[in-house]
Amino acid sequence: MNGDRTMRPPTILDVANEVGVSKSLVSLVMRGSDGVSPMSRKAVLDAAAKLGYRPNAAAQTMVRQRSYAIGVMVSDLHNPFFADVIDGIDTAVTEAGYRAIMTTGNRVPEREHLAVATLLEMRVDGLVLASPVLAREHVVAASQAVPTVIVGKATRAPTIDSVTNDDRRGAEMVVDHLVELGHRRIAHIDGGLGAGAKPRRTGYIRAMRRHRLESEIRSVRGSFAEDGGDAGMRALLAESRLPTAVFVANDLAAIGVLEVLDAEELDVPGDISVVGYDNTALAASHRSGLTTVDQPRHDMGRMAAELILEKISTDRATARRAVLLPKLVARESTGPPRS
Amino acid sequence: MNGDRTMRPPTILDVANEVGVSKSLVSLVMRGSDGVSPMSRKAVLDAAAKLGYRPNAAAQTMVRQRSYAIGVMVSDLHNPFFADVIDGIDTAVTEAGYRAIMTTGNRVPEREHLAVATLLEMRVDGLVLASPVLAREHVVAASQAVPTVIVGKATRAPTIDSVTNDDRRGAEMVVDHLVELGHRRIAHIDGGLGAGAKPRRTGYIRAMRRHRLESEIRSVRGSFAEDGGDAGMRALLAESRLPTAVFVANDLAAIGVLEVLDAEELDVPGDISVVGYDNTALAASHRSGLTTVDQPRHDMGRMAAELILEKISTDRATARRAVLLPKLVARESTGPPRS
DNA sequence: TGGAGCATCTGGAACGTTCCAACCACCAAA
DNA sequence: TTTGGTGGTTGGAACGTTCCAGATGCTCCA
Repeated sequence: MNGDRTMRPPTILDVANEVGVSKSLVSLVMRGSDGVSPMSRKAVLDAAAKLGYRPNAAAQTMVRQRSYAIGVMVSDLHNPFFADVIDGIDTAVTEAGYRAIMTTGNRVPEREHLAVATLLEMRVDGLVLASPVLAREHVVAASQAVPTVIVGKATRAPTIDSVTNDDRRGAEMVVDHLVELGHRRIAHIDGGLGAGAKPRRTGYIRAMRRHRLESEIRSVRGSFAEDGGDAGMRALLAESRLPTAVFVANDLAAIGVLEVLDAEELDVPGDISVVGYDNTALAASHRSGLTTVDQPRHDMGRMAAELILEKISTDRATARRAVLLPKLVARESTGPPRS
Repeated sequence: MNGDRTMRPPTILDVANEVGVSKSLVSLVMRGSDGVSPMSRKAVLDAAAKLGYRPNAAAQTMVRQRSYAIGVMVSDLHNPFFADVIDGIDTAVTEAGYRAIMTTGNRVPEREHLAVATLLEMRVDGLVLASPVLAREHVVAASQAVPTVIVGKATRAPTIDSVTNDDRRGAEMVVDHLVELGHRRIAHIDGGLGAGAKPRRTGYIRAMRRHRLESEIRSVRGSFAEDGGDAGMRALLAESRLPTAVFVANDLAAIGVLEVLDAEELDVPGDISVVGYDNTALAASHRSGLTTVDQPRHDMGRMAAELILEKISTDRATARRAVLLPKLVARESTGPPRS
């Protein structure tokens, strides 16, 4: 144990001198090579522990020409969505003998750029971008330096892998669920220009058609925020015929819808069923009990890690797009319509 | 731009050869030294851009004997509390010319240990631990290698700085607020063994005494989870005299309380006022409209960064404890008692 | 005309590892 | 007794920077 911080951390050479062997032997031991006698191994390990030796990753990165680190740039830590994604990445990466290090840009393009640059300068072996808002050119530039995958957001760039959930299928599941309960007048409040809003809307429309309910299709403009749901619901309430069920673009907006219905003294799901998307903690809370669609967040993270690791080891040139299937989570906000 | 990933990233030497100058000059330019002629500067910068040169942080760390990186170990990304804290850290650290890199341990001591080790091996210049659940000895060991600060959790270790909010004062503010509204029968549902539970309880008791309400003190056992609030509220309901207000250990537990009151058809705040702690998104949501106590999360992060940076540059030996003042946020879950 | 002084640039050592070729004992087989 | 392995160990080069002491060439003044 080295209590005095003014002195430099011990190096492999300090350990070697302590034991009276060469630095090479210490290196061999630290890396767990098996061409070492048990005696030397123990002596080296003891000395290393005594001195508080820690390998210097910077030096290792230099000489090995790789860091065994995967960089993760998280655009927004406030979004609980990423917590599970990161957990999936971290788990998979660790299993493969790599380590994950993260930076964040807080949804500010300039800061995200810096966050990615930091990772690149540290010479990470792979890069995961979690829903970047970063300028496209910078993403492409990064992907030229190191294998890169985007998770949670689709991309058109030909060199970049991506992992997303199947928003369209998720939306179809919602409609199927509602139809099964007996609903026909099912409206949609969309997510405006948000990521994933369009495919969710498309899925809604397709499923309605499939169920021969094209005449009941009713889609109004909303957003991914609480007031988007609020505004959308008010628009629907202003119409002559009320829907018996509403599929809202995401959970947060769905909460906005619930509030409006609360204020209007409409019962959920008695008068109207409500469905969100994303299965956030908000939806899971007993108070909301919101039926929603669960993105396989952990698996998405794991998949991102696997794509990166595979790209590192095989040097695959073509991009891969993983699209994972979401899952409907039925709760108390949906039920059969009053007949 | 270097499109082919099979070749190594360009080094300072490649840039030097391209221009026909020495590596030293390139180094000077990259670091923005002013003893360089404008002509050389431009030539070097152009060549660097053309080749897609990025400084190698590992090499820099080696020779400079410092990384200009601050490591942040986040115990739990699921807790939205940390998003703001990290943002504060990131902002302050960036302003000072450092970069923040993060790892996470997902509340698993073993993984947190690894997360800290990763940072230490990367030779970060300072370490921030966000509510670690890590074994104490490992924290102490880390603090011997590098300046360390714990944020969001108190510590007794003499070498370690910490940043917390003043839980006791926060609790007192809650009682003051309720008393001001006219309440006297104010109960408390505590956070069990959770971090910060004890000082919140103490603050409640002290404030009650200060208001000459010692006879009204009523504190029951709960936890920091939804069912803790649930159980605590049921215990209170089982008693003969209902309180007119309840101060719950945190927001999540307070949501549990709201649910029970909902189920019992008791009006909030008409029949009973409810207060939480932490000002999470849950509390802010219109549906809950929960009066709560806001920890200055961003400032806590900033303070943590400042403590670290100061410790790095001054090599201060003694520990510092920063205790920041929280703020009461009054919402719709509190009001005057029915008289 | 000869420096002094200045602006600009340069070569080499150092940082802490890994990896490779080589070395050393020692033993078994010829 | 030599030869050939084999298990264990070693020294030196290399990785991409920074930093330092010095070199170079110019201008300006005595």
